[in-house]
Amino acid sequence: MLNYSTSEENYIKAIFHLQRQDGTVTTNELANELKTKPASVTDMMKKLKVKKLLNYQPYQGFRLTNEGNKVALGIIRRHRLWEYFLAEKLKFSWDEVHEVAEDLEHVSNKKLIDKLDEFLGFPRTDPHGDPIPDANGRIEMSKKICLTEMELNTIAIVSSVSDQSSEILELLEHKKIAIGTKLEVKKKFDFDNSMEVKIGRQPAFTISNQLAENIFVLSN
Amino acid sequence: MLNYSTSEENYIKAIFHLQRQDGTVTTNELANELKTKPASVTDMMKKLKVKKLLNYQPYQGFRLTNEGNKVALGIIRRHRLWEYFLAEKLKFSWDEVHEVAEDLEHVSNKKLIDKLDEFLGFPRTDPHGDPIPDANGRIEMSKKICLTEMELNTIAIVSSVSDQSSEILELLEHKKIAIGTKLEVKKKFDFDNSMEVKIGRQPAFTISNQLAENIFVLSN
DNA sequence: AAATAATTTTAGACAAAACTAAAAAAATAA
DNA sequence: TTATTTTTTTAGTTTTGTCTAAAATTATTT
Ligand SMILES: [Mn+2]
Ligand SMILES: [Mn+2]
Ligand SMILES: [Mn+2]
Ligand SMILES: [Mn+2]
Repeated sequence: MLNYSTSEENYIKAIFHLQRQDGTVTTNELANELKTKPASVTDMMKKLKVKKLLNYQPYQGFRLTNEGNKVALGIIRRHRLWEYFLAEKLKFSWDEVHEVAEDLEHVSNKKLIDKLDEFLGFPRTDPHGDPIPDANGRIEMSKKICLTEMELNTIAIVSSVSDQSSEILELLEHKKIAIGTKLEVKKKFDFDNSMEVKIGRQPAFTISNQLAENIFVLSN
Repeated sequence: MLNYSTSEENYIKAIFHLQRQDGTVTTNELANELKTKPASVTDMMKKLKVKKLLNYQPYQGFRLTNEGNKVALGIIRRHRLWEYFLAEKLKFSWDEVHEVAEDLEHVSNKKLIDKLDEFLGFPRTDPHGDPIPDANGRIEMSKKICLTEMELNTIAIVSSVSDQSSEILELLEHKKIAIGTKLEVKKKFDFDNSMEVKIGRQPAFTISNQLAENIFVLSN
């Protein structure tokens, strides 16, 4: 596996995440995600195409090639292992780990990452509940759904949270919701799309639609 | 404290180490140390002078300012803490840690480093025996001397090793010499400058001049 | 279908960090 | 004290990654 610059890696990772949602990624989307300008994106897309990491025809949007996806999974593996390390070993809080991991992920020494993985006990998910690819780039693609799509009176486990701000963390901590919490949706209100949920035998409480949209669960 | 590029940091750290030995550092010396060209060094010296990290007049050599020294100690703190982490927690061997720390040292997040320090139990020295600056940039400047300068029949503790190759590591392991080992020089031979040393009550054994020159001890 | 708007690409410029080759200054030898 | 050698700096390029402004293409309205 070749080595890529910090800038190239940031583009590759962003494309990987965006194409999960959209299939093919557009110039403006990516520029917006990376807080850069469309012209810069086009420049980089040409470079990544030459390196065979990207399928790209002018004006047609882009997708990573198989090789590009492999590279992306390597970066995501590093990012999430460092996030786990920061939260678990250095006692960083949930909303602080992403920013630091954004830098650490670019130190790409295979032995370092594999030994870190071992030291951490081969964790399966990062502090936000997202799965960590293994040393071969394999990742558990669990069919997680948004809390808003859950059927009434079924129990599901909170698996991840898409917003990673300190504001959502404050709210989740107050409501005692964390990765792994078992939730049951008791009611949905059409007026504001709020819902009432229960944790175990405790009394039901209300969750706003904004919050529910950022909570993802594993239904079985 | 401002932020500096990876390249700037590598120059700052190299100047710091070279001026420890020489007082003032020359263009060729630094180019040689960083495996770059003299012209590149001159360019960077101008930049560091503008940033007030360096005292530099054309053709006169250079020294770090107080501010420059502070920045250097920050980089060295990061480098040595990561080296300790790699050796102690990830079980890297002695000769592998430097290369990896060379990259990790440039992730400069104060909170990350201070929490890492705490997680590691505030280690005093890195795996090569070199002192780790504290959060305020203070460093223990122990008056260590080279093994070749030790008086006969006095005992001293091995405090650091200047060469960090796997070859010297192999030899030191074979001779059971490590950081902290108590050594007593019994004889010196003028012919080849080799010496006979003892560890505790074990029989004396021979050390070549090349090896002795790379071993530093703390004499009391 | 033509006009208008939005998106994307190109062209040209710039800053950082490196290099080579030539000029300038300092150190050393004759 | 000249002449020669060594060291250092300057001048001019190159590569990477960014930007603005203008042109080209595609999408949306009227
Ligand atoms: Mn990043
Ligand atoms: Mn995460
Ligand atoms: Mn470095
Ligand atoms: Mn060291």
